[in-house]
Amino acid sequence: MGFQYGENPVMSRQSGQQMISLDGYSRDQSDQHFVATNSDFQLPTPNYSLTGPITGLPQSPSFWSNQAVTSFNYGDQTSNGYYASSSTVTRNTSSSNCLHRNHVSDIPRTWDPYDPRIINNSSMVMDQVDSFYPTEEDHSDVSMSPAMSTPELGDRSDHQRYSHTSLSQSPKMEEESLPAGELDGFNQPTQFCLPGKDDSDDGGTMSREMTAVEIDEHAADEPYAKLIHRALMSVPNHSMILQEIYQWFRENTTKGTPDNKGWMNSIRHNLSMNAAFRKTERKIFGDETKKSTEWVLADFAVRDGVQSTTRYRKGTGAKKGARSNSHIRSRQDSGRRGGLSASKNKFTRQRFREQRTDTRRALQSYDFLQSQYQSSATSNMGARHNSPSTPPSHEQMGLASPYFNTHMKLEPYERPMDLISLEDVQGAYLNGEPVFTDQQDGSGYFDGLPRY
DNA sequence: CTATGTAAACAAC
DNA sequence: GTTGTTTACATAG
Repeated sequence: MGFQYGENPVMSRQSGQQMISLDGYSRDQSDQHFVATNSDFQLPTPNYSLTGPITGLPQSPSFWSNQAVTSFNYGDQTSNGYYASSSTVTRNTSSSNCLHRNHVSDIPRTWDPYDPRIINNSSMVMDQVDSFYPTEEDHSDVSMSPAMSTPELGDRSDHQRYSHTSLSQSPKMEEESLPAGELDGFNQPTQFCLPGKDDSDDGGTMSREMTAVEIDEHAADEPYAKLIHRALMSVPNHSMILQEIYQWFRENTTKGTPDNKGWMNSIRHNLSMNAAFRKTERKIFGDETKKSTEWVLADFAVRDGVQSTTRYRKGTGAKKGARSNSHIRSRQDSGRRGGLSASKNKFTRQRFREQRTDTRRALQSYDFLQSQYQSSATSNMGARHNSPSTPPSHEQMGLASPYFNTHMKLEPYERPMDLISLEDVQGAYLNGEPVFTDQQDGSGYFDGLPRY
């Protein structure tokens, strides 16, 4: 693995190979840059490129290729209306209008060393276009929704600085000429044909069916889960700390008003409840004493979008009109359970980190998820959705949340090609317990904690 | 009924 | 005070 923190920038170049990037324009691979830096690193101008070799998934580029396909589409709707989409501010932005950043010292983003996209060996390249920092003109151009020009916010948040980063599919993909959307069996979106760029290859003739304003208005009204997904998709590693998510909402949605704090509560609620959002704790490079908690999109969410947070709620909740005098008491109970669970999860994570090098990779295996799906489906009691993209619950992912609906209808995933086989992780034990099991009594879970 | 938003309790920091 | 987890409840469709 050639990618390390703190390395000096190295150009990755294989001449003559065209790539497809998030902005939809092919470019020579010599343009492909990948920013990874410690806090003191000074990028040269004008090319502050820092490149891997960035590694990705060894066999299937579906993850990345979907990036390329979906990045400008808000039409990637799943059966229940969720999108696999990307930033609201990256499109229609000419790189010529953008300032070059001379340094990235304030880039807090970290790259999960356990992310299979990184630890696996392949020719994936992350693309850093040279339009890293939009100018005011450019900014005004893309700030079309009222919420995006919230006056109290004079500063740009990180997502805007990153808004011109993109991911590229590998040259290998190109050679294989695989339509990205057909790789994993998921339907690809109907493209909204966002505005073309005048200096693009098609001469700016790309058609459009929906104005950016319309999309922004539409997007600003989306449910929290979608918006959070959109926020996380707008940054290269799909990772934000909570405050960044707040800031994104302030700037990109109508929900982030200063009047009340309820929307923050809702964001936290969705982050906790939806398996598309995973919490990671990482040390800040250069200062091992500091830790940042970041929310990162699960792989399936990057690829397929988010599902309704409702789907992760327990099915046995109070029914409408079931209010009683005891609801305050029960709420206190729920709060206690919430707190205890938070505590347990913290403990679990601490244990987990100690031995996660292999097992974490295995956790992200869809084979693992699929096996859990199938076994869980045997006890499935509820009739829910038939979406092929039903995400795993935390419980199915081996995490410790007791919250997630155990009655979800579960369908096996279409097995992507890029994932570790179950055979690869059989025999894995954690603290003397098998990591992978069909048992439903919790004995096979990482935490060994009881399920509710 | 589901999807969604919201309030709130609580624990941990 | 912030963050994260969880339940309860209201409302729209």
